[in-house]
Amino acid sequence: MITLDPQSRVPIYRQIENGIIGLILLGACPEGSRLPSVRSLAVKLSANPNTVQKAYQELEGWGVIASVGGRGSFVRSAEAARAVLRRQAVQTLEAAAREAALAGIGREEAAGILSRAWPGEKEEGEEDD
Amino acid sequence: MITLDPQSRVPIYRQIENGIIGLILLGACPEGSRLPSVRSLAVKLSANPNTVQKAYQELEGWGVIASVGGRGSFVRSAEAARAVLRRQAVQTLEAAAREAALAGIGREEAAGILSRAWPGEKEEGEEDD
Amino acid sequence: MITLDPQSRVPIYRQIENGIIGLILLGACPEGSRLPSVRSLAVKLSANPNTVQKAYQELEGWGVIASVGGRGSFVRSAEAARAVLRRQAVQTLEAAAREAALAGIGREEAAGILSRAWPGEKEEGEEDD
Amino acid sequence: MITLDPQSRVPIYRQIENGIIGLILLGACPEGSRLPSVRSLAVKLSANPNTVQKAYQELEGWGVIASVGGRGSFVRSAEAARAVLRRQAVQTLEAAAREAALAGIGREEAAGILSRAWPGEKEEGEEDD
DNA sequence: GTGGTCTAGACCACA
DNA sequence: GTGGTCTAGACCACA
Repeated sequence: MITLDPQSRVPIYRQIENGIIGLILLGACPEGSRLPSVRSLAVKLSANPNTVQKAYQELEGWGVIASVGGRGSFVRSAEAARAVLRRQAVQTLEAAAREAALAGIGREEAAGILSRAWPGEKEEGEEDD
Repeated sequence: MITLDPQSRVPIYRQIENGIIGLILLGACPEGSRLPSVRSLAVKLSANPNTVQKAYQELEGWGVIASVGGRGSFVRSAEAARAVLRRQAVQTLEAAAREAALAGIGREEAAGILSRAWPGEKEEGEEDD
Repeated sequence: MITLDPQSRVPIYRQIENGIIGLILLGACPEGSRLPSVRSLAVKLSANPNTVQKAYQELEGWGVIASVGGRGSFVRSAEAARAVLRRQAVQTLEAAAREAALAGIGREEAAGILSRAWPGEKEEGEEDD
Repeated sequence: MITLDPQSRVPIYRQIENGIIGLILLGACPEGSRLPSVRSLAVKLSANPNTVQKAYQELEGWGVIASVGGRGSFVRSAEAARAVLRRQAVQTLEAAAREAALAGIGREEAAGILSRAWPGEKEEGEEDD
């Protein structure tokens, strides 16, 4: 279900976090459901248990999952998962705005670049669902 | 002239690059003018010479400056400087668009976030905090 | 009779202990009455026999129940049950006081937090969410 | 400055976190000041660098400090440090209230126990500064 | 088996 | 040197 790219600049533990958040948002892991154990997921992903553990602990710190020693890890809040993704994306957008302004790009032009880069959509006459 | 923020997430070498590009675009370092030596700039910025060296090498790779062995480094192209800044900013905007879309942010909303984060200017109805 | 919450931070063996003490204090298990065997309770609760065993052993160590080799476990003292619960709660309150003081919370404020967190009852002006 | 108790049930990384928060709140580490490096603190405390790293990363996740690769870790917000301590203490108080109520302790009595356990104060006629 | 903690040691980008 | 990532492997409480 989760695929890792060992070449990526994105740390493995972060890829695992994103993968789990994605599964939660897709509804594949409803609230209250049990996640694979740290060790079993580590085996499945060919990663070290410590790396999976780090991902689980960050997700727990964000309120996305809850881990209970001896029993397992459970999905706690899909809303928290959504909020985590959103917060990161908003920060990226804000940083992009500052960088674009410094580069002499105008606000209108930046909006155009953003719009054209939007995945899965056309530049003009586009329709969104 | 260039100020570094040691607590910023932006690598020092990138801050130096941006600082030099900024001076070029401001006209403070016209094409053909000589840049400070790696060592003297390192001293002036309280930075590591290796770090300054890395910045100069990247700038040279981008065609912004030219280093002439034994004689120093010179501003080569203000146009290249402008292009570098712009290219980086466009890439950042495109990456931000992809991340925002993945996070479930709508295109309209993303444009709003971008606009509100724009430094310096205000749209009607905006307030600075 | 006893319900376990696998997602709770409270260890299962402690939940079992509290459950049995609760039944004793409610009069559902009078002194001298026989408790279910470790194995049958484990089956009933879908718990590990080792976990039930640990709960029984702690309760025995506290004088709440008595295990007679080969014949089963019996409620020994409702008074001991009451004392155990009370002692644990008092220790928790004392630890909470120390932690709150260290965190710079005033004694009055701590009393207010305690009171507001009190389950079930309301003081005037309180609202439940 | 920070002393560890290897026997304690409190994890070493948490002891380090608490120690640093304590130093910040005491004013020994003002905002913007640089903390000892992960490695140097590990040597000073006879702990593993990974353990110190974990403490630093949790503190960063809470907004208490900011770490920048190659440059060091800096105190970011004394207010965040205060909030972390406070949040933990409030949660402990709330859990204590629930446990006391279950144990049949009355709200008034619990307040008395809390007050008597308050460190450095007397039971009656006490004065606070 | 399950999460959690800790040590040891390697490697990386950046300074 | 400085933070950050990752693996390997040990040990613990709890189930």
